Amino acid sequence: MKANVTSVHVARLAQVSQSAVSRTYTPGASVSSITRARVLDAAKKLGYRPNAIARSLITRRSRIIGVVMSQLDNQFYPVVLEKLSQRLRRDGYHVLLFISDRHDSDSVLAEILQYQVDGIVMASTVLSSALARDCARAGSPVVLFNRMTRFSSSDDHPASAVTSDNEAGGRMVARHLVAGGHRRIAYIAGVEESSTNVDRERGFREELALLGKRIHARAVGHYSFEGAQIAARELFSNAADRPDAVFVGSDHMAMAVMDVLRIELALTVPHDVSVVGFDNVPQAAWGSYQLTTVEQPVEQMIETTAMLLLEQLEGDVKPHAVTVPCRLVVRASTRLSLRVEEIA
Amino acid sequence: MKANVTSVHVARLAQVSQSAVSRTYTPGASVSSITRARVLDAAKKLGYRPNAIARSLITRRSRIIGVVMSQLDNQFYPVVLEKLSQRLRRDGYHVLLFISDRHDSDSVLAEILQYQVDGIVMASTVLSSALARDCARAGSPVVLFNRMTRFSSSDDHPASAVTSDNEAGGRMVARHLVAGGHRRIAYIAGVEESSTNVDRERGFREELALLGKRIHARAVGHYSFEGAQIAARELFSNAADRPDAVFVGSDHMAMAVMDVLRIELALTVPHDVSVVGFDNVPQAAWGSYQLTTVEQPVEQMIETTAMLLLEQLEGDVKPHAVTVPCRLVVRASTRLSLRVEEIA
DNA sequence: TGCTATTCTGCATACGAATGCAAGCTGCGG
DNA sequence: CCGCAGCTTGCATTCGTATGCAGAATAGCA
Repeated sequence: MKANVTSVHVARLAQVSQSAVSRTYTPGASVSSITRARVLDAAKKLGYRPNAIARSLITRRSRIIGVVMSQLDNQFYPVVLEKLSQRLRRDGYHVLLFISDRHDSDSVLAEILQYQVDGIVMASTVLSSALARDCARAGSPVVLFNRMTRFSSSDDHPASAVTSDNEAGGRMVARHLVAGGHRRIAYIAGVEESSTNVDRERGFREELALLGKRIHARAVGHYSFEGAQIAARELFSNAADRPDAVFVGSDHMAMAVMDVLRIELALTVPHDVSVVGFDNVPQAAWGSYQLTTVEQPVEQMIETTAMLLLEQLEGDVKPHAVTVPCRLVVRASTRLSLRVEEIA
Repeated sequence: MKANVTSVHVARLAQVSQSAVSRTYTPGASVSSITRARVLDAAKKLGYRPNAIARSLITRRSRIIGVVMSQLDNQFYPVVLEKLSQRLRRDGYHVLLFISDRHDSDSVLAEILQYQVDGIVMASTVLSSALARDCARAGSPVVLFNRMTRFSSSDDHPASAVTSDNEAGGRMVARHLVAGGHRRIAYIAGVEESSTNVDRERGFREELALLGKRIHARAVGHYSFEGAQIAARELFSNAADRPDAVFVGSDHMAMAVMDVLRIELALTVPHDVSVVGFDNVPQAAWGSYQLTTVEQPVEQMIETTAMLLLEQLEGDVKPHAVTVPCRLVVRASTRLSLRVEEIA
């Protein structure tokens, strides 16, 4: 095998002290250009690379961010992961990835903390808040992505949070559907207790109320593809009292719903039923769906996440929550005005 | 802030030596049950967690696997990432994620090696082989996932590789399309130089030849959605000489192609054109696409990847390449026999 | 040229846990 | 009651790098 080449080996070859080698790789350290050149030369000859592990041990900073996710099948999250990784890399941080589900979140916590991550991003609507709280208590800054804590009202915020304005998003959908002349408006929820679902549904419900309407039917899809299929069948099984519009808690679910409506139930979107999603994942724009949806500004959310994380790493900034605005993207899955037969 | 609690603190509280604390957390080490109990008790009181960084430094094993990916927008890869992460976790390893593209692969190499990863999985068809070679040379076992080295013929394999039998997959598609009575069969390539594309195309071409056919038209989609759209427009723009079947190098591209065919060109799949993909991503089964495709056995490929990696970590096993069989999944995007008008 | 101010350099130590070694302890057989 | 074997235990050292400190070298200036 190959014995690892260390700063001592480089120092020996370059005829300088180990300190000099270290300083060469420490931006801002005091090294003469001639020493630096000799070190770099020797390092190249030996193929030396500073050992980030050893460095972390003494600097007490690993430059690793733990990222916890749980639903990579929902296209929203891979996109987030990709962009987040690239954004953090710009500041010299790397991503240690933890895939979690509700069952193993405790062990995830234990593992993540052992690795001395400098910070944690929890990007999943379905992870327990307790996990986030424990991490925060353990001393690592935590940023919740697309998720609020349930105890955000308490004075000491244990974690920062970045969300889009889910409630406003729900309101937009309500106005859009009512403006389109829909009468029987249904809602398919994600995970009931999740903050995203709660906020979206509240905004939707309240705005409908302002407009003199209410949710005509409701089912729960748990943010999963299969769950949404079942929910759609449930809502649309009774042909007599079928909704003429449905707001679905995520694009991922909305596409499942559209497939059920069109393939299984032979309904036309948007002629028979209008469908609205949430997230604006790349696929929502695809020709087969052309899904009207509420766009979560991923870039901005990620930039915010990075800022929150970095500022907590640098100074002693208190964690806080940030909400960024979202935007209705109207495509072909919703009709914009009354149907002909309804005008008559 | 909170000063980190170390094994020394625990030792002090438990009235034992630091060694005893360490041994408590080292499976198989010699500690009496009474000592262990006192250590665990003290540890719980203090909220102690072993520092994985410090441990890595002395054991020279980080229990971290570097995973390099580059196309998370292609649904195949998030699925791989999720399963790979969970599989490695079963053996106590974690995933340090690197998102890369062709432009920054060199810096990725440098960074990944600094973290003293125990092994590397390169899961992307578009990453340079040089990167893989350099990692291998640096002493970390490398497993290429869904990708062969270009120099696999040389005697000393620098890296292991796991692929499905892409060539056989291409052959299956050829037989399937010919059996369906297609006359003008087109091919949309992924990244031209990638091993997956080369193998799939070779198998496809050769089997067509055996059946007395040849590729009627060809375009390149670079494994991207937009690239595939362009390729589709190019191949199908001439209505007079339009293909009646197209084999697309990945499902991700195939869905783009189907959208172009149906929405932009008002063609019917499979009546006017049959479409076949490769990978069998979850979306391929969705109602809107029902894509006939070649399934890559992800579970098996990941299991193999993990095995290859772990066996190289344990002993001094030579790297080698493994190919797993794939399987044609016939859905509604291909017609199975001659069209009525052609029978006449 | 001489004296101070500044930059450079090496020494020694620290980070937190793992482990070889030798000493201490226990228990067992004789 | 002694001796030996087998567990436990603590001591001391190690992993590879960063950094405070003090001394060396250099630069700056008159």
